[in-house]
Amino acid sequence: MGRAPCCDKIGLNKGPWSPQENRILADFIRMNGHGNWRAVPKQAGLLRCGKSCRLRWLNYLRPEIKHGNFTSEEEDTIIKLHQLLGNRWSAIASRLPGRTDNEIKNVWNTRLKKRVSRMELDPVTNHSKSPKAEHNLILLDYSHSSEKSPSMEEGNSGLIQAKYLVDSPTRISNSSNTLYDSYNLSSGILSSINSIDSEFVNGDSSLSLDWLESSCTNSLDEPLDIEDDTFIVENQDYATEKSTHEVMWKYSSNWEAHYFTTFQKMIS
DNA sequence: AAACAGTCCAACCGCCTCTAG
DNA sequence: GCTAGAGGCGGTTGGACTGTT
Repeated sequence: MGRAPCCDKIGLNKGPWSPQENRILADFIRMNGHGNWRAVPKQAGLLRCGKSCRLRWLNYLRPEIKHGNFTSEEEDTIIKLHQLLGNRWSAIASRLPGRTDNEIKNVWNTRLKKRVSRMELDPVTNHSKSPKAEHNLILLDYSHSSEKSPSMEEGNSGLIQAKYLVDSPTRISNSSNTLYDSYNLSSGILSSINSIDSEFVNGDSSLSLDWLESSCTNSLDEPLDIEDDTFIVENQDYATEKSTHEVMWKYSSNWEAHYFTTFQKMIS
C-alpha cells in the first residue's frame, strides 16, 4: 500500500490553472499570506489541493518571478552552476533571482543539456570527454601566503589546511604549491562565478567536496563542515596540468572565496 | 492541408527532510 | 526517541505548440 495522498483529491480540479483561479489564489496570498498551504485552497475557495496551490504560487504567481526567455548570461550561469551542483535545481535557482527551480530544470533538460553535449562535455557530469583526467590532488603548503588579504588580516588566515597528500608530491615546486589568496565576497556567489571565464572542463564537485571535508580543517583545527552553501569551482589548465580550486562557503554571513592550486595527472 | 515528429513547459507524483508534539 | 503532518525537491508526464514532410 502506498503513501496516503497529500489531501483528499475527490472533486478537486487538476491540470492547467484558469485565469480566475490564478486571480483568486494571488489575491488571497497577497491579503493573507500562506501560513499553511493545505488550508489555503479551503480558505480561498479554490477546488485545488494545497500542494498545487503552493506550486502555482512559487512557479508562476509570485510577483518577483521573471517571465520570458532566459538570457544567454543566465544560461551560461546555469551551465556553470550545474557543473558545481548537479541536478540540485533549487540550489541553482537560489542563485538566479526571479527564476524557479522548475523553469531551470526545464531549460536544462530541453536546451542546455544538448548544448553541453555539443561542447563535447559529458551531459551528466559536464566533464570533458577528452582528454580524460584523473583526480590526483596534491596539496599544499597552506601555512604561508605571499599576500595578506583583508580577511586574513582580520584573523581568518589558514582556513584551509591540507591534512595529507593524496599522491606523490614529487612534481610540486615551491612556486606552485602555495595557498595564495583568501578574501571576503560580500556581493555573493554569482559575481565570483561570473568572473571565471575560462572553460570549465573538469571538476567533480561531490568528489572534491568529499576530499575537502576529509582533508581540511578550519583555523581552529576543526573539521570543515561542508554544508549546502559550500562548493568548489575547479578551473583546469591542460597546458600546465594545473588546476585552480576556488572554494566558496559562508563565513559570518558573507561569501568567502579561497583559492589553492593542485595538479592533475593526465591519462592518455 | 494533413499527418507526423520533435520540442517545450506547466503541473503532477512520490519520496525525502524537517519539525512540532 | 518516535511519529505524523507539512513543506520541499527532483523526476516524469501529457498536452500544446511548432516544424517538417
